[in-house]
Amino acid sequence: MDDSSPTDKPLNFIQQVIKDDLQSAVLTEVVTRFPPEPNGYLHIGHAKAICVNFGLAEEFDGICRLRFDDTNPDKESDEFVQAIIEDVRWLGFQWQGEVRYASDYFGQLYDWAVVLVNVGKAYICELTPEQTREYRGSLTAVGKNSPYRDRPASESLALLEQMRTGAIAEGLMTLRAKIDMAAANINLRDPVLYRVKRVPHHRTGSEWSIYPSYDFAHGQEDAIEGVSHSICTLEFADHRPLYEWLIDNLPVPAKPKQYEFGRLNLNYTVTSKRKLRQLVEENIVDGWDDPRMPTLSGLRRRGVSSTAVREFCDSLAVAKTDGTVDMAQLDHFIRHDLNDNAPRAMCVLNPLKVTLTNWAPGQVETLTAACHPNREALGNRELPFGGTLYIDRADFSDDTTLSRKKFKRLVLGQWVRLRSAYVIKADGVVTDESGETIEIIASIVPDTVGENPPEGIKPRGVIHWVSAEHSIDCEVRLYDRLFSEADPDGGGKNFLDCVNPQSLEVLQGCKAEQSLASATPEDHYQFEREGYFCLDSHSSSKDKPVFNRTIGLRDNWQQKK
RNA sequence: UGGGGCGUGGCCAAGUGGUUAAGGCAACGGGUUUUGAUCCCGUCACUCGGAGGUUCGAAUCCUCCCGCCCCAGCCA
Repeated sequence: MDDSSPTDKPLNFIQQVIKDDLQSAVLTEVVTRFPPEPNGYLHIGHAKAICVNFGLAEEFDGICRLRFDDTNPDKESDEFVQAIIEDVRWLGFQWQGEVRYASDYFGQLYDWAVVLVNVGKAYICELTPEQTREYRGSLTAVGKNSPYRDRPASESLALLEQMRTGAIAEGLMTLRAKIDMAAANINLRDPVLYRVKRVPHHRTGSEWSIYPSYDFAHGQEDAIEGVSHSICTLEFADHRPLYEWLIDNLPVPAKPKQYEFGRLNLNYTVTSKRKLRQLVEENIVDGWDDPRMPTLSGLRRRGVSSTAVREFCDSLAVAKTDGTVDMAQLDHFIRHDLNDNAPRAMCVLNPLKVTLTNWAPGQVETLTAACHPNREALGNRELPFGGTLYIDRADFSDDTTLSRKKFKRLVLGQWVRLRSAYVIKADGVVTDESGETIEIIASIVPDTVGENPPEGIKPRGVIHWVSAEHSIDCEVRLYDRLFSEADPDGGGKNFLDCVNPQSLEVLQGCKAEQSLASATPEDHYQFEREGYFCLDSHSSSKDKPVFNRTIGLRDNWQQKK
């Protein structure tokens, strides 16, 4: 927390503020909060906010709460609340105390609204929504006062009470702060504090007919909870003066301060709840947790670990610039964690039969393979080896002119190493009527398991395989980026027009090694030479496993021309 | 044309007047390798949006200019 810490990373501007506050004894405890609105699922951008808020609390020995900003029942639901709670847990964060809700404070907020009316700093306005907009003025023109601005407090109070009890229809009245209709900051032009919404709320039911606006709720909630540093994204910077005005004009128990940082943008995807919801509602994806979605539930279903998400977030800057991070940076952390921790296995995506002519019929040899090339602790697995195998179609060629450098796989008449097993030679092929290779006739080189082949036999490379008799059939889903454009909604484009038509490729009849039969959706595997995979949590069944490709292996071998 | 915020290599980003402008991602060379993976080594900004100015000395201070983002919901 101070210079004695081993952290060599420079402090970001918020850490600096906190450090200064602590040193000058402005505060004794750091209290932060993650305040999502339960109107959708959390996405990778929220992960950054979560990591920032929980991270700061942890770093400075403070606390961080989880609080739902549920002030708009039109868009919110318990389904979203539950999904968000699960996502925060999955990321590995534990909030202080019970989950909080803005709706816990509706009573207090209402009392404070009454206070404001009583001191002449709020009034009931009966302008229609259209009139309200007109009266507000524009970016360059000042607004003008509402004709209701100076009505007696007693009158506003009576009306507010009627609004609360449901006697007023939606759109007829609002409670507005009396600030300054000529303010350069539009948020200060008598902002709406309460509006009528005669819809049931997912927590308070039909108890309320009015709901506080974001501005009237957020800062006061922070104050009630003793939040010391209220961290939000850049677009709220314009609201800060209003946040402070309310805190200063209300008998709140604390004076939290708001700080804004740049939200995370990622290329080749969208991080806006509105757009994500559209993808879901228009069935462009398979739901909020479709593996192509940048939602936390989508990433999780795809097989991305929470560690990867956290490390990615920690690699991001907390600053006031709003840039767009390259998806490759997320990919890096996904691979980094999986490479370290995912057990290896083999799965043939596009099977091509291989018949061994010098293998005794019916004979099965059980080979052993390490689950990880450089982590013995992950143990070994058994690999049955029989006379009929499958290798990937892409790993065989009958073009003998291919250079060894260009094609490090099996070529007709030549040798290749089967990973963790024998070296084999392709002696011939069987083709169908159309001339396509449907089977390879091959032979093993004896005594080559874990041993180099005799002089003169030079395998071109190492390929993965599976024993036909012992493999299990499975479906494999290969995912690609959801959008084919780096900036799907830039330059006046409609992001829906940029959806990548090849973002999902489904492979049937894939052959996985036996050990994969016991996979669960929580397990992550590396299918050697292919990438990282996990069992799909929705579509898999005992007799038909479905694997999602989390991400492919890095592929550096650009063909040279 | 009002207000707020921001501009450092392809991307993200340290840097808050003083030797050769951190680091990560990407890219590109090379080494190791029974995964074309991992790992390892190396290369990659005479320059900090632009132009002036202050100073012995500036990405860091001043002036003007240019560009980008956000704000006119009874959304958050």
